[in-house]
Amino acid sequence: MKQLKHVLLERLMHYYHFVVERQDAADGATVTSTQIAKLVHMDATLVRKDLAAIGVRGYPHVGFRSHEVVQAIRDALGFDEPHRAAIIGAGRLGQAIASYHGFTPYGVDIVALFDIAPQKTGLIVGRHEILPLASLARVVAEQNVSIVILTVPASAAQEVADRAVAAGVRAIWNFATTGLVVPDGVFVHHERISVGLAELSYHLKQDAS
Amino acid sequence: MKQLKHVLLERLMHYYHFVVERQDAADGATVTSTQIAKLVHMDATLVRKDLAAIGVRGYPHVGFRSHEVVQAIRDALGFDEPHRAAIIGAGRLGQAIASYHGFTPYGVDIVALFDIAPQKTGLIVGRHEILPLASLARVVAEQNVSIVILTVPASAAQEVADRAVAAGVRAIWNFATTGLVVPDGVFVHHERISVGLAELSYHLKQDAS
DNA sequence: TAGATTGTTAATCGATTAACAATC
DNA sequence: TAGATTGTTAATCGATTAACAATC
Repeated sequence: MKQLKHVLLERLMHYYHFVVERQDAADGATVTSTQIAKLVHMDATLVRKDLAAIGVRGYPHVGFRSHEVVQAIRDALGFDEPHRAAIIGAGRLGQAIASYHGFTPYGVDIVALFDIAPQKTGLIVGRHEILPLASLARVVAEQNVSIVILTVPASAAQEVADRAVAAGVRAIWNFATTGLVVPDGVFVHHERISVGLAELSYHLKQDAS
Repeated sequence: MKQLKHVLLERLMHYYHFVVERQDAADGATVTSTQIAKLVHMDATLVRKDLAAIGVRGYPHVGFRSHEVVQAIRDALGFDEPHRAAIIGAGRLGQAIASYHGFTPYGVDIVALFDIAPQKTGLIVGRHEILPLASLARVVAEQNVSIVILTVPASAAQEVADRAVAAGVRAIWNFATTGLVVPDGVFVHHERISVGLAELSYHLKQDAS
């Protein structure tokens, strides 16, 4: 399958949530492209194109089988191939994420939480004990960690990312407010929280005028 | 000015961070469209088009004055028109946001933190005391709150959003994992954290194959 | 069956890129 | 000045939408 675009991934996730939510228990439950389109405020043709792109076939006069849509999206996005993740930075955000149980349905399992501050070592957060950053390489190797969730201050982000990459991590979820430079083959998803703020600010401004 | 598109806002924020970071103290500091483009991995023409769209003029042979770029983006996005925000839901995520000081440069000031649980009332989080949800309408009115940051469980999100809208809030930053229905004129930005997860998962899958 | 819905081709639309004159 | 850079027009590219035959 050819590389899926960022915007397509975004739309697929949107469809996914909608279909999962309304999926009746019955295996035969169906959903039409029009129903999906209405919720997502798009054209039904685009929904059909997107679903065709990941190999879901619909049934004329009926629509799409909900469980087929759900499974095709899970396959396309790799949710059924489990990955282990470690959080680096046990500040409030790191702790919030460590305590959050919502990643499991997407195949991501948080197995460790690190912080550089010695006084935090050993503290328990949710199901995790805070580990010293010095043990990062060992834990990544032992537990086969492929994702690092970076919740450290911007000033430390690049250095910590370098260590994670050296340890063999292949993807970084970057919550720090700074860009990262990483070698080819390592994927970075930069969570730009300020973009959300910008949207709010902009729309309030529009309202006013 | 015509309505700016979501993707343009996103690109503008990207430029903004880059220019702010490299902005030398000198007021005369300049930056070329090529320099911005290289960082953002785009075509320089698009950068020029985007900047032209918000009214920044460059100087041939020189580039763009950094402070003009920064100010034009701030103006376009409304960062210099301050807004007051309240957080609803003093769980870990709500507390993490309440303790975060990074919103001020974008004109957003967090003035209150609410939770429905009586046993949380009165606790101090950062600079904020947790208030009972019953006082929402009063505080929104008194403090002129225009933004609500929603960090409650999905099951409570719609009901809380309704109360916020009734109280006169005009924008909602939704961190709950469920869609919201709101009247026209109220803007919702849904922070879909799982999209980030999906991207990571998808790219790890690509790597593997 | 008739009507509803898909899948696909063609048409449209908009966004990005290329080309290049204008400028300093 | 010569070379670098912008701003803008035209060309390209890709994504979305419209149209409609095929299907159940």
